[in-house]
Amino acid sequence: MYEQLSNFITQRVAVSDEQLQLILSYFKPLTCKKNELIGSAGEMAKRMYFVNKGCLKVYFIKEQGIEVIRRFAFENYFSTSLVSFINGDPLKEYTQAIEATELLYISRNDFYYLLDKLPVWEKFYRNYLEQAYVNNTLRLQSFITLDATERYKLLLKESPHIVQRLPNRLVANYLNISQEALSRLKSKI
Amino acid sequence: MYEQLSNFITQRVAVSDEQLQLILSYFKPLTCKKNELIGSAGEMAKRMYFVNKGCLKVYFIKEQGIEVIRRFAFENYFSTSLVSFINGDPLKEYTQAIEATELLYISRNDFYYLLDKLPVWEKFYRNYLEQAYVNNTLRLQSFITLDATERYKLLLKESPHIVQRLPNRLVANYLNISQEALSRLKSKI
DNA sequence: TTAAAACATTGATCTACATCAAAAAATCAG
DNA sequence: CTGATTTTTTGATGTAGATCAATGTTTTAA
Repeated sequence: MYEQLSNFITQRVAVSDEQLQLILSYFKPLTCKKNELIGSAGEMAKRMYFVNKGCLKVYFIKEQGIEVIRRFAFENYFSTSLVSFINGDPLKEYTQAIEATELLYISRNDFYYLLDKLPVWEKFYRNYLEQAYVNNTLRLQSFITLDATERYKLLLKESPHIVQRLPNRLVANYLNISQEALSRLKSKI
Repeated sequence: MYEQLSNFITQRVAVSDEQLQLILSYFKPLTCKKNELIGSAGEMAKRMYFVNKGCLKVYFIKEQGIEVIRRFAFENYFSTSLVSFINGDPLKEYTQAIEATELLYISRNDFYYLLDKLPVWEKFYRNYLEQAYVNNTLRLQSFITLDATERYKLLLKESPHIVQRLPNRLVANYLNISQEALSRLKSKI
């Protein structure tokens, strides 16, 4: 149950057994059905999730209720509505289980408590933030420099599991193109 | 000389006089002429800059040498090629002085040394990363949800100094639209 | 097992903004 | 100050990808 999470942490920071046990003690399991919404709109992000099994999508809502997917979180990913988690603002990014999903979560309070208590956790969070920043930056860059076909090819190369595992509809949304456009460009490759 | 930087730091983290002096001791002044390139291509980002006076632009290069501006850094901003600073990869984001500019810089080595030595500096960096992440996320969101006119209006509202202080050419680039399109949409507002 | 729902494809049309070209205005260097 | 460069504006044309509509296909649930 906690093995994947343990591995994830120990691969990133040098942590003693004692520290690791302390950290893990704050994580609680949570099982979600397919399409279940995780966390409620209007509130701030109160938890950070680790995906043991299954898949989440994090998205925000454009005008007229149109969903825009920001990222997916598969097995062995951490995920939260990070802007809200950082600022304590009400959620503008929603999280939904795409498949039946098994999570471990830590509350925002406990997370921040650990940051103050364990320098190694602060380091772990630093690493998380750095990666999140880099990913965001590359994604922004892909929108600015690449057309739809090039973005699709890049996704296929960098994250083939997204294309293989998820329906076209979600892939198109993530690439910020219409389903129709994705269908057409795939037939031309 | 170090007053603005002192204020910037003390506004963000609770730091003792002693700690502050230690931190400041690692920062060295640097003066740049208008249009001067800061740091050299091919190398990794070796410094983090603080702008005392003037203005920097951070940009990357698209195909055929076309510049794309990622952000500006005015007085009292920290700036570096953050992806390279994080990963130690060769620079893909370049920094150039838009005006005659006075900087203070800390080397990457000293920066990381301070991270390990001073928990308060780790906290300061956490805060910097969080803000960088939030800014990036909002910028990405603006490209996905807004058209050119709406992006311009948002910029005018959130960062009027960018529009007032910089030539149209740079503003258009930052908004990721052509100069012509910016000129046209301005005449329609 | 089958009707219903969700998803994918294909075609026709439309639009925001790019690009190219040239004139007009502003800024700069000698 | 003045010619030269840079920046901005205006016009004409082109295009990637959106949207709408219809049809075909797969998945789901009872």
